[in-house]
Amino acid sequence: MRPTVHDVAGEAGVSLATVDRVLNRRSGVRAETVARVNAAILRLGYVRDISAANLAKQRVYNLLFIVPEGSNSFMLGLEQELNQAKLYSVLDRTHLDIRKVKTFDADALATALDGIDITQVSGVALVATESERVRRALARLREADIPVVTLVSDVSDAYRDHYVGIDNIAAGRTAASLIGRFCGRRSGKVALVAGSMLVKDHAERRAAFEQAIGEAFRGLECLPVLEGRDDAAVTRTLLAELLDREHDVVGLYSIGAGNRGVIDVLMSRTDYRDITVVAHELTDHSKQALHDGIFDAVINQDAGHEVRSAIRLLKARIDDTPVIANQEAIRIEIYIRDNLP
Amino acid sequence: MRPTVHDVAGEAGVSLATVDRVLNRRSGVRAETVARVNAAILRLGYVRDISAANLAKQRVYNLLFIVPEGSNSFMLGLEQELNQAKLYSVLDRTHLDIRKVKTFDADALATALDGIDITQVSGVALVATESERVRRALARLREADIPVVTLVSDVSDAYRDHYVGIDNIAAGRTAASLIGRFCGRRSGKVALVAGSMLVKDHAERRAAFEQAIGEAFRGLECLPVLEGRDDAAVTRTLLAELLDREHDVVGLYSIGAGNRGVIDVLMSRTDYRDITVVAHELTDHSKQALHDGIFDAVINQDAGHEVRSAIRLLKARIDDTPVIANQEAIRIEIYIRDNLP
DNA sequence: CAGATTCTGCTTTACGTACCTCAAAACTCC
DNA sequence: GGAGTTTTGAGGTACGTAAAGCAGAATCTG
Repeated sequence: MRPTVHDVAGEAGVSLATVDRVLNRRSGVRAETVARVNAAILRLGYVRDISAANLAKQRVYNLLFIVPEGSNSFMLGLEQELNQAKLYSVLDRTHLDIRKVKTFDADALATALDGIDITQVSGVALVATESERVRRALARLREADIPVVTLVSDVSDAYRDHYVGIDNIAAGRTAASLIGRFCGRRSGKVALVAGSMLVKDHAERRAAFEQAIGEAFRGLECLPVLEGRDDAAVTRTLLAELLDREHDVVGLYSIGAGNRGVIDVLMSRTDYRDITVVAHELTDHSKQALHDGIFDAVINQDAGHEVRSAIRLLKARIDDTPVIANQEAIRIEIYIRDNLP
Repeated sequence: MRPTVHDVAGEAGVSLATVDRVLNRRSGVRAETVARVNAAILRLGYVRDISAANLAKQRVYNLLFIVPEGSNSFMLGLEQELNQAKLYSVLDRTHLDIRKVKTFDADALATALDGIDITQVSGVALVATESERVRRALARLREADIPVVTLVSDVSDAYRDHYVGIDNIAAGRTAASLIGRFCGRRSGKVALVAGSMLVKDHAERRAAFEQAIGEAFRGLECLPVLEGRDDAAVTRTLLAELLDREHDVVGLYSIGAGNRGVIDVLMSRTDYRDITVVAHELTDHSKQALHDGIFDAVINQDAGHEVRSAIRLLKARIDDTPVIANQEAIRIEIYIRDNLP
C-alpha cells in the first residue's frame, strides 16, 4: 500500500497538520521540523496523490489558448485540434478557453494578453508574434506566476516556460536534403514559395534551406522567394509566371502557407513529375498531392500533439509535477506517399 | 460548476442511491427509473469525476508488460522506456510489472500468459508471438475481461483490444520508396539484411519492400535476404562476402536487428557513400551512422510513445473512457541527418 | 520568570464518488 | 387483502488530501 500523509506524520513523529504545512509550504514550521518531515517523506517514498489533492482543492485548470484567427490551413487544423481537446477536457477538470486574434498582429496579441484576468486564468498558451509590448505583457503573467508556453512560434526564452513546436532551422535543412537527394545528380534551379517572409518561422526555414543547398548540393541554385501572402490566387500567378520563364526548375520548396496555389499550378502542367516538390504541413490537400505524385515529401508538425503537449506542460507547471521530456518534443515529421498516417 | 451525482439525483427526482445504482450498473432499478436518471445525466451533461471515483474505489492499475528479453537494441530501448514510465507511474496509481520471456518463443510467452493471476492484474501488454497456445491464453484473459494490447508485434485482432505499433507493410514500402528515390536514376542491386525471416514483422517489411521496388523501380533488383540471426559477427561475414561478390550494389535495406554489423562492414569500405542505406530503428548507433553519412535514412517507431500509448489504452479500457485515436496512432517516422530529435 | 511569539497538535469539514445497511414504499401474485 | 418480492430512499463511512480554527507546548525576549 502506498504511504499517505498519515504515515508520513507517524514516521516523522509529528502531527498531520504539520505534514500538511510542510507539503504545502505554509509557514509556521521550524526548519528542523521541516527537515524531519522531508526525511520521513524520502524514507517512505511518499508521493502526494494528485487526484485526491485536486479533489480537495476543488482545482480547475483554466487554460487560455491564443491563436491567430483562421489564416492558413495549418492554423485551422490547430484550432480544430483545440476543439477536439476541449471535448475531452471535462474529464480532467480542465477548461480550455480559445481566443482568436488578428494574424501576426503583435499589438492585437499584446492587447489580448493584457486583458487576461490573472485571478481567473491558470495557464496561457499562445502562438507568439514577438514585440516589445508582447514581451511586457508576458512579463506580467510570469510575475503573477502564471505558466506560459509558446506554440508553433516562439519568443525569447526569458518570457515563457516552454516552446512547443519544431526547430524551423532544422526543418529548412531537412527540406534541402530531401530535395537535393530526390533530385539525384540533376542540376538546375529550385523555386521557393512562401506566405510571407515577415513570419519568423518561414524566414528561418528559408535561410536554413538556402544555406544547406549551397553547402551540399552545388548543382542546385535557389531562386528568389515568391511571396503569395496567404492568397492562393497570388501564388498561382507568381508561380505560373516563374515556371514559364525558367526552364530548368528541378525543385520546389513550399515553405509555409501556399500549398493550394502550388498544387493548382503544378496540376495544370505536364511536367510536374520532373519537379521535386517538398512542402510543409500535412492537410487533406497535401495528402492528396502526395498521393498523386505532385508532392514528393511533406514536412509536418503534429498539431494535435502540440495542443496536448501544451496542455500537459501547463498542468505540470501548475501542479509542480515532472515532465517527460521525450513526450513533449515535437518531431519534424517527414511524410512520403507510403507512410501517411 | 460542474454537476455532481447530487445534482443528477435532484434533477431526476430520485435518491442518490438510485443514481449510484444506475451509474455503476447495479441491479435493482426499474427500467423506467434508469431511463429517468439517464435523461437527467444527459440534460445536465454530467460526467463522472474519475479522480474522485478512483479515489473512492481505491483503484490501482496493475499493468503487466511482457517483452522479449534483451534481444536487439530496439527491444532494449523498449525496456528502457518501460523503466522510465515506471518512474512516473506512481503518480497516477499505476503499477507496472515487466516480465521478460525468451525471444520469439511462443511457448514461453504462452506459459507467462497462463501464469497470470487474473485477480491481481488489471491489464496486459505483450510483444506477441502468435501460436495456438498463445491464442488460447489470450482468450482466457479476455473472458476474464482483462484488457489486452499487443505491442510492436500483433496477433489476429480477435485476441486483443488494440495493436500498438506500426504497419510493417507500409514501412517496407516506405523503405523501398526512399531507396528508390535516393538512388535516383541509377540501376543496380539492393541488398537486404535482417535478423531472421521467422519474425512476422520482418517478413512483412521484406515482402512489401520487394513488391514496391518491383512496381516502381525497375532498374533495381533485390538480392536474397541475408539472415544475421541477431548476431553482429554473422551479419558482418555475410554482408562483406556479398559486397565482395556483387559489384553493382547501389542500395541496402536493413530490415530489423543487424544495424551494428551493417555499420561495421560499410565503415570498413571506401565505397560506402555509393550505397544508399535505409535501416530501421533509431538508436545511438544508427543516429551516429546517419550523422556520418553511412545511413541515408532510418525508419523508426517511437518506443516511448508505444509504451505510453499502451498504458493509456489499457487504462481507458479499464475506466471505460474514450480514446483519442490520433494520439494513439504510432507513426512510421522517417529520419535523415537533419531532422534527428 | 512572566509575557510574547512562534511552532505544533488536534479536530473538523469538505471535495465527488463508491459501497454498504436498513427500512420503507411500491409492486406482483394468488 | 395479505404475503412475498422488487424497487427505492435515507443515511452512513470511506478514500487521500486541503484548509481552517483553536488550544497547548515550546522557544525566545526582556
